[in-house]
Amino acid sequence: MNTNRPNRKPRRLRRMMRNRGYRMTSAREAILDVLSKETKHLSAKEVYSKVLLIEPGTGLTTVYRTLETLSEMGIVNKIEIGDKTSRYELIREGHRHHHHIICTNCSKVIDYDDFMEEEQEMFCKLEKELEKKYNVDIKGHNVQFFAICKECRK
Amino acid sequence: MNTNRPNRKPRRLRRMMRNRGYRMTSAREAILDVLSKETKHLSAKEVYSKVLLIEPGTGLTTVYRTLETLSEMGIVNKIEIGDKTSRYELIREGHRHHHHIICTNCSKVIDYDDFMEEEQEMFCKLEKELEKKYNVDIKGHNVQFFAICKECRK
DNA sequence: TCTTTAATGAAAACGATTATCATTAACAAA
DNA sequence: TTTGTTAATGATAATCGTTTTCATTAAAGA
Repeated sequence: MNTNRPNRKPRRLRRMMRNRGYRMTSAREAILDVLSKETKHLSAKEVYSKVLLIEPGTGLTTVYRTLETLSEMGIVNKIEIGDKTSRYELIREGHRHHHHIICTNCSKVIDYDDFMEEEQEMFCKLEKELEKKYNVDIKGHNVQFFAICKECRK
Repeated sequence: MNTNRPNRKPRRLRRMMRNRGYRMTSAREAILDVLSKETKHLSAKEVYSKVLLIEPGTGLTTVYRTLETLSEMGIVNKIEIGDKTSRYELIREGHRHHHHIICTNCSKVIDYDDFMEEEQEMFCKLEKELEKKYNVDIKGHNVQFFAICKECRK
């Protein structure tokens, strides 16, 4: 284990939910715990099966609903990698803007935030030009690289 | 109508299929006709309903299968815009590498191939660096801008 | 024309997600 | 602490895009 606070509960997140008028339930607590211990991007089903270990009896429906809520709250990042299954990752403190490398073999997602300055600069310029040329209002972008990951290359 | 050959059948595509050992059926002909007359990115259902006007009795299954085949053959481009519904566009002669602007309101997709030189240069460099750093084998990338389109802004 | 088998279409199956709805449990107020 | 309100839950069914199954049909080479 690499972290110095392995079992620390995500108090900040609970506070955040309460402050915005959401109730803190055991299901939500379990979901936040799962997400805060996880570094990978999980599908709803994957979150669900990990949640069951903490809080048996939790429904898959609740997991979907909670992930959606967390996503709307900006606590969780919901991504699509092209296999019709959404993945979710917790947005952590100090979370930097990043893009994704997706393994087309095992569906693993690697976050990277290297070289973002240059990328951002280019996208910023590009967005302005595209907005002008196509008369659109650009709200965001999505960049993903499709690759074979280290493990799958073996 | 803007083109000088409005009703020209896509002979080139048919030839391509035959040469690769595929049979030319009336369903496939209709699907190719629909795609070659269309400039938008269509969902399977949209292709299907247009195909029915040309070749009634065609099954939705066949449309899915054919689009998949065409996609594998490199005749059609299959894209995901995040709504869990695949869209398909014909890859035309002189078809340039391009990226997409997606209207988050009406799901319309705009192709753009402006500024691709600069983009490509950056991605090329970036891919090399990411491959080295993350020990992956990058096969391709996906860039999409989320926006509100001209019509939806009104 | 005949024969082979790829391609088809109807129907069922599938997998992710969402809607329905009666029940439960947060939590603010007393 | 108890209580009342209602947000949240979970079982179930529904939905939607897509795929599988399988008996039938029709390309196209012989």
